[in-house]
Amino acid sequence: MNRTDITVMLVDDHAVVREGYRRLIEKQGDMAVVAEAATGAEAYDHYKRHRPQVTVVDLSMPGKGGIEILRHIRKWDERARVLVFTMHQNAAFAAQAFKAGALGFVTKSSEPSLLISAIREVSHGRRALSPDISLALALMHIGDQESPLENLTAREFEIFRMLAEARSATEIAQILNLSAKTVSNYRFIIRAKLGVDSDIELAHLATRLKVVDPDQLAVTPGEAKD
Amino acid sequence: MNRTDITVMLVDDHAVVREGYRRLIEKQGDMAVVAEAATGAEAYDHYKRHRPQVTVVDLSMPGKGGIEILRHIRKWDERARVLVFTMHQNAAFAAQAFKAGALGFVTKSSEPSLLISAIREVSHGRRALSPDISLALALMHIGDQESPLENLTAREFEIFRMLAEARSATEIAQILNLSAKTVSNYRFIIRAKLGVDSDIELAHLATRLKVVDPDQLAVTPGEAKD
DNA sequence: AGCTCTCCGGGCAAATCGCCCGATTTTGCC
DNA sequence: GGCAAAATCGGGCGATTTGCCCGGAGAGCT
Repeated sequence: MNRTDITVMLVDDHAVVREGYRRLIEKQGDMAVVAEAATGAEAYDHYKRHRPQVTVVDLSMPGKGGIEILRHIRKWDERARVLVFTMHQNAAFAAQAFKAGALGFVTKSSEPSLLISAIREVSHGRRALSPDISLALALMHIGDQESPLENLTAREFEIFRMLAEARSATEIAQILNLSAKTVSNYRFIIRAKLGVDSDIELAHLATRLKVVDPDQLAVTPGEAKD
Repeated sequence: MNRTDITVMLVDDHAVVREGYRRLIEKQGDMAVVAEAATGAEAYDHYKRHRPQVTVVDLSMPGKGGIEILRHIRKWDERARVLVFTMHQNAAFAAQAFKAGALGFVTKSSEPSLLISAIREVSHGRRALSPDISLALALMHIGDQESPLENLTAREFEIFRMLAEARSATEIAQILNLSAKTVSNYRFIIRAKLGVDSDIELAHLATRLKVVDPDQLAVTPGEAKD
């Protein structure tokens, strides 16, 4: 590794996926993957140890989502340059990621070269985002009907997503190190902001907004009692 | 109207839709639409007055769903011959409709001629169902993974559907003339049978099983407070 | 400095939940 | 018809959660 290389850390729970990115990135010659992490805790740890110039994080991480990791890292080093790289082709996610301090947002369906150039941009402290998302973001702002998700703060959005994934308030409280009461209160505010007044409506809304995908949710089939 | 005509009642909340069926049916020469109803109460009323040989009812009625209407009518006249005619291309709905006493189940995407022949079958007390559904039903029984909905009783299924539509327990209790407590208890049993333990999971499961469609649900956009 | 917004959680009555139970009716089946 | 099983309905009751209020600490802006 050259000392002028751009140092990168990869955060994604799938080892195979990380391996793919690593190869792609290291093929560039002027970039080096100095750390990989599969969990939020690992990511935080490795970040402190290696201080990569760019951190590439998958949004849909198990446990605390990518946003929480991003937030956590930036709390420790507010100059951290984080590039969110995710399969969510959703503008709302991008908006929230930026609110939480991301510098870049690239979807996994983009050209590999786009990830590379995005990393380069981010390493210089410049913003980067894939065209599909920039389009959607623009439409979201210009468009007549803005998604109600916009009024959610980053924190609220996180909790909204976890709620939509059918995590209990207590569970969320543990993951985020909050009191159960706080999560409850967030839920109240979120419902108010989104204009729903039951968990079920919340779930459906989340589905409509593509914040969660019911088909993707942990299923454990055959659990039914009779 | 010939006295040998098959008498039919149409139950659907859309007048235009009813009108279409009426024309189709009366073109046959040996069938007569003797009543139309747009609500459950109307349907019950008219049934008692006209005693049609065949009652064609849309499953997705506002308020109490088609299944409840079907159940109500058959409680008064258990020999009532009811043909469920709906847009739900879902085998689970068919299974539940049959459990509740339907004689026929035809999807709206079928050929018009199929509705006619189904009415004829049902008027003779024979079962009828559209091929797409019979296939799905067969697959459901043979297939490896049976839908957990099968263990639900008709009543449970109704309530499940209403819950999935984000109706509150109290609301459902009013619609079905039950105590709120009973609905609560049903919810408990439904959750147990479906193997979920939160409203949100229930909502997602309902979406997966196509019992509800999040996009279709009453939206009232712009309700969000800020 | 001043002000707004976010984030976090306590308080507290009221509502709901989770899970038990028993009482009628229906249903299925022989 | 007759009997067992299942379905329908709802009471009870303690444990938990909700709904909505409030206040305080810190970030960020101007």
